Amino acid sequence: MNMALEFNHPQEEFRTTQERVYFQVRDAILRGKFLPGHAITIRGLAAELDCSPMPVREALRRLTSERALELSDTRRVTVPTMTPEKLDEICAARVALECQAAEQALPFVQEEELQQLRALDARVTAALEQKDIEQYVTANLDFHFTLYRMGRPHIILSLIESLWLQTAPLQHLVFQRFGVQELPDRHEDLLDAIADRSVERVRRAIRQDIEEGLGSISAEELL
Amino acid sequence: MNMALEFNHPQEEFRTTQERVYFQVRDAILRGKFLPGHAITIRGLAAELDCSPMPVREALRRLTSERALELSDTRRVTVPTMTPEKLDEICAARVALECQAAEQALPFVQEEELQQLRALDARVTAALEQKDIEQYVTANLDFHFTLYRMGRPHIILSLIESLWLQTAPLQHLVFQRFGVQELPDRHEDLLDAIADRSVERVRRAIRQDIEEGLGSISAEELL
DNA sequence: CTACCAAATTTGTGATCACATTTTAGTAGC
DNA sequence: GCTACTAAAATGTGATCACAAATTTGGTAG
Repeated sequence: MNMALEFNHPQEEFRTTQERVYFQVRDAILRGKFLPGHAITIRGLAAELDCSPMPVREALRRLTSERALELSDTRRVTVPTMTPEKLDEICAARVALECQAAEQALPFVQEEELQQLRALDARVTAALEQKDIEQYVTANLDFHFTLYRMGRPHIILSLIESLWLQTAPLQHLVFQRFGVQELPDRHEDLLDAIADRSVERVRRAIRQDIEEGLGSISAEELL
Repeated sequence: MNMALEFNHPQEEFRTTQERVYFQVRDAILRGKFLPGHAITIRGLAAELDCSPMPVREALRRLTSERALELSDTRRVTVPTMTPEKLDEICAARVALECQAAEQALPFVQEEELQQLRALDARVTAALEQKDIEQYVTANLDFHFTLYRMGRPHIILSLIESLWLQTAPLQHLVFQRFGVQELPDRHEDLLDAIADRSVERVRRAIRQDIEEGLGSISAEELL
């Protein structure tokens, strides 16, 4: 687990240690460095991140409140395990919120933004062809959040981020076991719909992207 | 501010002090005991709640992460002020999520549940007639969350709770200044739609309830 | 009476400590 | 070889302390 918390945001500046720890652990979760069910200790993280337990406590509390981590009944912090019910709910919530975020972004997408999105989608497609899991996850995340951010959302975006965090551990587990080659790529549909400025088609494309993506996970395995 | 944190959950048991503080402050926000813009100090709360600053720090961090409180650029914790953009986003997110929650609850609503909802709505109507702000807020909250909880949601419910927390301070401010008599009551439509088992009408009623409720606020005043 | 500045106080952050509870190891018994 | 029990180590929670940064205060100059 030593390498798990290496930081990919080079030279990024944080106002407090707690903030640094928060983003470091968050990043590690998104990149699938933690397995579902794995227990995290405050002192262990503190030693790894070279700080006192105090900032770690607050960072973990924050991640727990976002449901990125879970508090066991013995007060131990763990990486949440997934259930079919939770996955269904996350799927429904993602559809509801990401459709809204995409719709909100639509008026801001000009030719320049559209090209930026096409470039990001090319990275996703390339990663899929090369079966590069790490690259796929990063590129897919960049693609979606770049689109959503164009509508300058604040509240909705943080809700969506919380939902992505919750599926990350399971998603990586499935990818590592079954690879990414069978994943559908609905981004083409989405880009066309955006170019057409069709709210209805955008919503449908997003819904399909999410439901097929999470559906393939729940079909493969649920522990 | 002394009386603000009196606790209405009698004898409720909490596993940790931090948890107690969290719910106490959360409750105070929902009941409108904090004004937008008001600054909160860790030591002040700790003294009021008779504990060390430590549990307060974690509780405030948690509430900040839920956007119920805000971190100023000087690291001070404040009650968030509302902007038209934020209100629009909250409104859109609430429509998206609460429609989903209501739809998810629909299959669970039998005759017994429907009567329970009617009883809760009667309390809302009574509070409106008596212009009892405190009662109205509590009853309205009970009505909505009782409905949503019938679908046994976990993730979606906590997202909705976060959104309600964010509008609570402004809502109370407006109520105290303008009263609650002019508020629309769309619960009748909603109850009829539920009884008819019409997903489409349920969604429409919820959307109207939210948009009219928050719309009346933004129309009245936004500081 | 107002604007400004420096001293004094207050505040948030991070570290360390104490303690009760939980987890882990090791051993004895079957 | 496996389970039940106990002792040791590790863990989360809450309290206290130190310190730098921010806020408030008090007094002075205009």
